[in-house]
Amino acid sequence: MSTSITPETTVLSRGHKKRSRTRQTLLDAALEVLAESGEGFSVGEVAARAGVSHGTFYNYFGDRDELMDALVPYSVEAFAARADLEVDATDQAVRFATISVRALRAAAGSPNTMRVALRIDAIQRALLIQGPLSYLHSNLVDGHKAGRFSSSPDEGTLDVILGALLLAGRRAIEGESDDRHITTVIERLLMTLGIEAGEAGRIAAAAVSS
Amino acid sequence: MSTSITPETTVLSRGHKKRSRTRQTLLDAALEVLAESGEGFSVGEVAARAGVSHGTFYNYFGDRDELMDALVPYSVEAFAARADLEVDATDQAVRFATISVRALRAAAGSPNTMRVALRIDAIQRALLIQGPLSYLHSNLVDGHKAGRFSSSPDEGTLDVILGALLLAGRRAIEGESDDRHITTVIERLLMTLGIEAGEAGRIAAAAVSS
DNA sequence: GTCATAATTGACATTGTTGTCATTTCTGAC
DNA sequence: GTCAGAAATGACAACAATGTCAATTATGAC
Repeated sequence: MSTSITPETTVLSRGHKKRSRTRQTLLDAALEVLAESGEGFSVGEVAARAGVSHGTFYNYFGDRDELMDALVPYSVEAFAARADLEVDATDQAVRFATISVRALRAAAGSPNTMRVALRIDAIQRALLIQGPLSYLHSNLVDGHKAGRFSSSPDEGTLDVILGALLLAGRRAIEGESDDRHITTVIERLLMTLGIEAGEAGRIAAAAVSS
Repeated sequence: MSTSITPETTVLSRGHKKRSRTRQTLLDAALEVLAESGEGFSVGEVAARAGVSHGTFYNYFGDRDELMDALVPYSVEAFAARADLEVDATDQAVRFATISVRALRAAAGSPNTMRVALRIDAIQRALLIQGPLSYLHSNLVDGHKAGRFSSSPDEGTLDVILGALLLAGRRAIEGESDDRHITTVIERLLMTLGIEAGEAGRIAAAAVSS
C-alpha cells in the first residue's frame, strides 16, 4: 500500500531500540524466574526481576501464556547459537561424538535455558525437534545406512540417546559434570550404536578434548 | 509413660479410619492435580478434586510444602509396590533386563505418579535413590565384578541408563510405548553395558515377554 | 443406640495476582 | 535541542488463594 520513497528505517517506530532491549530483558528475567520458581511464577516476579513495573510487562505480553509461547523460540535460538552446529567430520561416529559434546556444553553454558527446558515440555520438545539434538537423528540414519552403526535408528535407540543426553545436561547445569563424565557418557552411547568399546573410548576422548 | 493395660487399639483416635481415608484421598487428588496443572496448583484445587472443603486440607497438611513433602514417600511407595522387586535370575544381564522391564511397566501402571515424578525433582530423586531404579546400581556393580558387564558402573554409565529409562517411562505414560519399543530400549542398554548385540536382543526379548 | 471425640465445613480476614488505563517520562529522528 | 510518538508507571478494581476458627456433623468403641 505504501508509496513512500523514504528509506526503510522510517517504518521503525520511535522507541524501537528500547523496545527490543526491554523485551529481551523480560525474556531473560522469565528464564531466571522460571528456572528458580518453576511454573508457579507470577507476572510480578518476572517484571521485578527485569527491573520494570508489572504494567510494562503487559506492554509486551498479553498474559502469562503469551510469555510462555515467546519463550520457546527464544530458548531454541539461544541454545542453538551456543551449540554452533557446523561439524565437518565425515566419520559418523566422530560426528555423533562432536555434536553430543557441543550439545552438552551448550547446556552448561545456558544453564537457565537448560533448567527451564527440563521443566517445560514445550521447550524441551522444541529443543529436541529444532535444536542440536535434532541433528543426531539424521546422523544416526546416515551412520546406519553407511554401516558404521550396527544399531538401527529406531525410536528405542533415539530414546536411549536423548534420555542420556538430557540427564547428562542436567548434571552439567548442576555442576556435577566434567570432561571425564562427558567422555564416559559419549563412550557408552557409541557402544549403544554398536561401536566396539575400545574405539568408542578413543573417539569420545578425542571429541571432548577438541 | 503410659501404664495402660487396655489393648493397643485404644491409642487409635476415634476417627482414625476416616482420617487415613481422607489423607489417602488428598494425596491421590494431589497427584492428579499435579500431573495436570503442574507446580502452579492451588490448595483449593486439590481439596476440590478430593471432594472436601479447603478447610479440611489444612487439617492434614500445614501448607502446600507439607503436602509436597508427604508426596515424596507416598510416590515411592506406590511405585515400588507396582514394580514388585523380587527378581530371582542369577545372570546379571537377565536381572538387569527384568528389573528394567518392571520399572517401565510400573511407570505405565502409575501414570500420575510417573508424570509427577518427571516434574518434581524431589520425587524423581527419591525414585532414583529408593525406587526400583536404585536396584540397578548394585546390579551394575555386581555384573561388572563378575565380568558379565565390560562397562564399569561409573556415573556416566548410570546416567545413560537412568536417562534412557526416564525418557522411556515418559513415553510409556504417553501411550507411545509398546513391547517392541521397550525391547529395543533394553537391548540398547545391554549393549551399553558391553553385551554383544545379538545376545542383548535375545535377553531383552525374553525379559519383555516374561 | 449413646456420646465423647474427632473430622468437616464455610465464612472471614488477609494477602497476592491479574489486567487496565490515564498519566508521566523517555527516546531518537530531524 | 525539539517534540511527536512510544514506553513506562503505579493506582485501581476484580478476583483468587491462603490460613484460621467457631460452629456443625460424623465416627466408632462401648
